[in-house]
Amino acid sequence: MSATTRKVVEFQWDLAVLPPQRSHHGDYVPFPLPLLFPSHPIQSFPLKIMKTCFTKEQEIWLRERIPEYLGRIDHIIEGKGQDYAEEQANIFVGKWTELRDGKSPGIDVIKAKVVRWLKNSRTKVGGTKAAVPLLKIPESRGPTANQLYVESLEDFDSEYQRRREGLPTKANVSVWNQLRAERWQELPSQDQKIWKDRAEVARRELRGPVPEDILSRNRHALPTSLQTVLSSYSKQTGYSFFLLCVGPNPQDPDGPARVLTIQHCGLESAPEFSSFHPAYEEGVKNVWTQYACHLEETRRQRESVTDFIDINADGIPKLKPLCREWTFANIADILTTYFDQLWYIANEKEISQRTIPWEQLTTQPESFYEVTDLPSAIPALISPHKMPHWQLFLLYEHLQKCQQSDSSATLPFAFKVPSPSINPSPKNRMPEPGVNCISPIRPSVIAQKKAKITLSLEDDRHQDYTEEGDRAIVETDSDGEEELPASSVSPSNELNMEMNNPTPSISSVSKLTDLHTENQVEPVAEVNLRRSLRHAKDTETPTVGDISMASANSRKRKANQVDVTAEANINDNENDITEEHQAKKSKRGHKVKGSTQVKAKKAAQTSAETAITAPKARNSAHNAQRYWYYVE
DNA sequence: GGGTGTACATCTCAGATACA
DNA sequence: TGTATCTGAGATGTACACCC
Repeated sequence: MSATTRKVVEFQWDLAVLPPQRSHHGDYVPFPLPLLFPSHPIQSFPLKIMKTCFTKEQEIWLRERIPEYLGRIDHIIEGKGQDYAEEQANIFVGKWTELRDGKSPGIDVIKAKVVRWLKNSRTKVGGTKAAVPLLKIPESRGPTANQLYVESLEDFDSEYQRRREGLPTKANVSVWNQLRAERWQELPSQDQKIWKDRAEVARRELRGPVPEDILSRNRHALPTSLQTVLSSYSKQTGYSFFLLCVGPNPQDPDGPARVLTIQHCGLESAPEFSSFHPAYEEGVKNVWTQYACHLEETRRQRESVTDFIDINADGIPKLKPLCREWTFANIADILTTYFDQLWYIANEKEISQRTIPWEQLTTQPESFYEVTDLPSAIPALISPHKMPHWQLFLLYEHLQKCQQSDSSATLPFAFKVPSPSINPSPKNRMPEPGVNCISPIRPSVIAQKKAKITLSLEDDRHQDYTEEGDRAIVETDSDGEEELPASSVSPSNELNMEMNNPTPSISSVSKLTDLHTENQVEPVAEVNLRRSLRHAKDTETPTVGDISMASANSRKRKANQVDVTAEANINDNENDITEEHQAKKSKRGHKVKGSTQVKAKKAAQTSAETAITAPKARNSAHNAQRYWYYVE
C-alpha cells in the first residue's frame, strides 16, 4: 500500500446457519434486542432510467464472459479473443433477439454490439454506466406548523389578497410571510404546540417506505462510502479507524447477512488490525459475528413481525393462530405490534404519538382502556415484553378467540383517546428499552404490502413442495456443522425470514459460516461513488491494483480535457458543430471536441469573451485516482 | 487482431435561480 | 422560508474509426 493502510473485508454468513440462541458464548444480548434500527421516514426521489443497450440480465451474462475474452487477448487462455467474442455473440443472439426496451435492431447488429461491447471491456473501467448516488435518501420537510395553521383559517386568503392589492408581484411573498407570522404570533403557545404536532404527523405521512432499489444501491455502495468517509476523516483528524458493520446483502436482502470490517489508517505500511491482534479470529471477529448475527436476526424479525398480523384496508389488525415454534419474545413482539396498531387506529385523528406510552398506560389504565375488555385473570394491561408468560399466552388466545367468535368488525380490544395531558408529544417520549417500536402500519400501504405477501405466499407454497427436502437437510444437520461450502449457498438452504413457509416460524437457529470472496476488485459503481465524493477524492491516494485498467482511460480523459479547453472555443457556431458532427460520422479526424454543453456554452459567448476567458481549472483526468479495496 | 483516440450521450452532484 | 427546477462540471459507457 502506497501511502495509507486501507482495508475492507467483506464476508457473509447465512442466517440459516447462525449459532443457536443459547450459544456457548452466552454473553451476547439475548433476543429481543432493544430497538437499534428505528424506522427511517423517507421519501422516494425520482429515479432515472439508464439508457444502455443491453438489459441487466444480458449485461450480467456479458460480464461473465469478460475474463475469458481478456484472458485470450492476453494469451493467458488459449485461443483468439476475436474468435471468442464472435462465438459468444452467436450464443447471445441464440438467447436474445431483443435488447433493452424491447428493441430489436437485427441479429447482425446485435452480434456486432456484443463483439464491440467485449472489445470495449478491455479499456472501460467496467460495471454500470451511471454513477452511484451518495448514501442519501432525501426526506420531505413537509408543511410547517404555521403554514398548516394559516391554511386552516378561512379569512387568511381574503386578508392576503386585500393586503397585496396595488403591490408589485415580487412583494407577494413577503406579504404572505408577514401575514402568516402575525397570525402565528397571535396563536397561544398551547395551540402552536398542537399545530406543530400536526405538522410532524403530516411530515411522517409524506414519508413512505424506502424503495427497495434505493436500499439496494445504498447497500451496494456502503463499503466504498464508508471507506471514503473514513479516509477523509483520517486525513482531517489523524485518527485511524477500524469499523465493523453488519446488514443485508445487496444481492440478496433475505439471504446471508453481510459483515464488513473496514480499516483505515493514515500511516504508511501500518499493520492490519487482523494481523496485529494475536487472537483476531477468535477474540474479535467471531465475537462480533456472534453479536452481529443477533442484530441482523432481530432486525429481520422486527421487519417480518408485521407479516404475522393480518391488517385489513382500514388498518384493523387480526392475530393469526399461535404457532408452536414462536418464542415468548416473538409473541410479545407480535402483541406489541398488534396493540400499537390498535392504538394508532384509536388515536389517528388526535395522534400525537404513534406507539403506546406503556408507562403511562400502566399507571393510569382507566384513561386508556376499559379493564373489562381484558380476560378476568389479567388485572391490567402492561407491556407484553414485561408480561408474565402465562398472561402472554392467555391474552393472545383471548384476543384471537374474540376475533374468531365475533364476525362483525368490532375489535376485541379498543383503546380510548387519552386527554392531551396524558398523551405526550413524540418528541418528549423516550422509547422503552426492549420494547418493539415498530411503527404502526398506515392503511395506505397495507394494500401494497398484502399484495406482496400474497404473491410471496403463492410462490413459496409452490416452492415448499419442491424444496422441502433440501431445506430439511440443512436445518437438521446432525453434527451442527455446515457442510456446504459457503460460496455455494443456494436459495434452497437459506432460511427466508419472511414468508417462505405458509406456517412461518420466526425462530431461526444454527451456526456461523464465513463467506470469503477471494481477490475481488471493487465494482466500478463504487468507484464512481467515491469519485462523486470530491473532497475525499482530492485527498485520497490510490493503493495498488489500479495501474493497468486506469491508465488508459486516464490518458484519454486528460487528452480530451486539453482538447476541450484549447479548441472548443474555436467553434462559436452551433450549426457548424452539427455539420461537422455529421461529417465526422462519415469521416474521422474531426478536431472539435468536448461535450454538447461545453460547445453550447462556448457558442453562446462572444468571440472576445472566449478569447479572454481562462478555462476553469478542473481536476485533471490524469490525476483521477483509482481506489481499489481488497477483499479478504 | 488488438490497441488506442475521439465524440457523444447521459449520469450524479452542487449551486444558482425561480416561485409561492 | 421552503421547494422545485435549471445549469455547469465532472465522470463514464458506447460506438466509431484509425493505427500498428
